[in-house]
Amino acid sequence: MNVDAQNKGLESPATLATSIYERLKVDILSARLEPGRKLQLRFLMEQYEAGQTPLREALNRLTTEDLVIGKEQRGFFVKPISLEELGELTKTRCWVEGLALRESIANADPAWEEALIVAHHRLDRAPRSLNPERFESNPEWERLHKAFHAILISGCQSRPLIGFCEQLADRLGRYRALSSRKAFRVRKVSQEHADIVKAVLDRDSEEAMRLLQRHYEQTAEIIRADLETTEAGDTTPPA
Amino acid sequence: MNVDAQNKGLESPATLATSIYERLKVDILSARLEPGRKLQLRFLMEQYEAGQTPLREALNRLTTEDLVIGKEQRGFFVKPISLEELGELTKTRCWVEGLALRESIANADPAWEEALIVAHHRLDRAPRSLNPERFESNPEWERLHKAFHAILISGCQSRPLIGFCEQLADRLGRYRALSSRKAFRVRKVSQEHADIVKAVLDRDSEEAMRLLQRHYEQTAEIIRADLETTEAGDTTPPA
DNA sequence: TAAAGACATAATTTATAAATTTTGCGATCC
DNA sequence: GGATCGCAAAATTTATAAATTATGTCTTTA
Repeated sequence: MNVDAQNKGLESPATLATSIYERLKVDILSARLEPGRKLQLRFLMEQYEAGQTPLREALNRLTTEDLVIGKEQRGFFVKPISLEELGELTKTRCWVEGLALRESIANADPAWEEALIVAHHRLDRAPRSLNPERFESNPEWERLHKAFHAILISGCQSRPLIGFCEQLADRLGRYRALSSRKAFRVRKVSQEHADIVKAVLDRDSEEAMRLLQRHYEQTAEIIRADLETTEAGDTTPPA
Repeated sequence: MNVDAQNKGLESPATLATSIYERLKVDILSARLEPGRKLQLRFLMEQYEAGQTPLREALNRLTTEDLVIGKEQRGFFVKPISLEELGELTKTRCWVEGLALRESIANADPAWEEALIVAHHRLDRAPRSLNPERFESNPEWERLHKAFHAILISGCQSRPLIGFCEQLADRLGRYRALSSRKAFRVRKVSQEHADIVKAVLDRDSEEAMRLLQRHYEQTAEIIRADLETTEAGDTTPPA
């Protein structure tokens, strides 16, 4: 049921609060905890089998990351989604990752290029969907996809910027997880990744940036369409 | 400016944890709590007159912002400073604020221009130092300075980016607070601000970005020199 | 001198208490 | 008759206090 057994097994000097923080984060980003949902301590206590102090600490950390909204004296809520935020996140990601990619290319060395090629290769081999008929999210592909994009910007030599990009990727990942994306087959994501790698190896910063940004914009477009049809796409409470 | 201000507008029933969070943040950014210092609960409890639960929550929030380092099972520490971090923060700020400024100018409307002029005017009138002989930090000037730079990028239409810039400004502010900057007189900061405003009103994005970035780099250069002479400039613990 | 055990210190978690907000019911006023 | 305001009960969040667990150090012993 829960993951505690694995943690206790090996290499985990982590505190309970940290462990819960990570589990909560995963559950929010995967939308298992729906956007807008109220996070009541009692519910969380039995769900995560913990006291309120570690839970409270985890929630406070997530608040700073804008994944949880803490209304004073009124408890915590999963950050709602909105088309507006989707747009802002996408736009911002295009800007800053474009920046970071340009720097990475400027600082490129063989080790980085090789790491990129390996990451791309692994991603290319992994199946996009667990089920070839209808889409079924493949956690392994998601992991490799995230790693691929992380490596692209890993050479920018700015930890603050890398951290910010990670945060944007996480927050956007929630929208991706939410989208049922029936259109997953029509798009050739794999080709887009290959094109980016090619541009990088050609040291063509401008082209690489352009391709990366279009990659993100197209993803957002699909999610947006999906969200607009299936449901409200806006979980902001009326208050 | 930030969300707290809005809350205070219509009477915020702020929780103790939030209040302590803000006080702790101020004390860390102003370097009243020195970089690298160990933050023991017992000390904080009597210093801030609070229980450990709200303190713990405040510390956990600050951890996510990288102002406090939480070593698992070993307590909390004020984030150490280092010349390396100073460099990374400055570089990153130049990049992202350059970006944000370019967008702000692209979206410029009369209201924004007027707000900028007002902010600049106020900053220009405030004395840089409380004491005309030797430097003595003027909180009012610091506040207006922060507001001026915030307005510059306020039109970029990306709340995530604005938030990130704020964080970078905060973290760099600590280095400024730490620097004794005896050289405050030799530099004509006021002129630099005026030049930036002029470029903005001329709609000269490239020039405005260049000036803003040089503004930050020069500031960093002074701080770096100051830190290298006065003390170690690196509070990273040996462990 | 090195290792092992016990003591002391400090952090983490659970449990209890206090304060605040929400909810439901009833009375009064329009 | 319908609606609004106010008071009281319930639920939930926040804060304090107690207990548990872990870590570091010092002493003792081999």
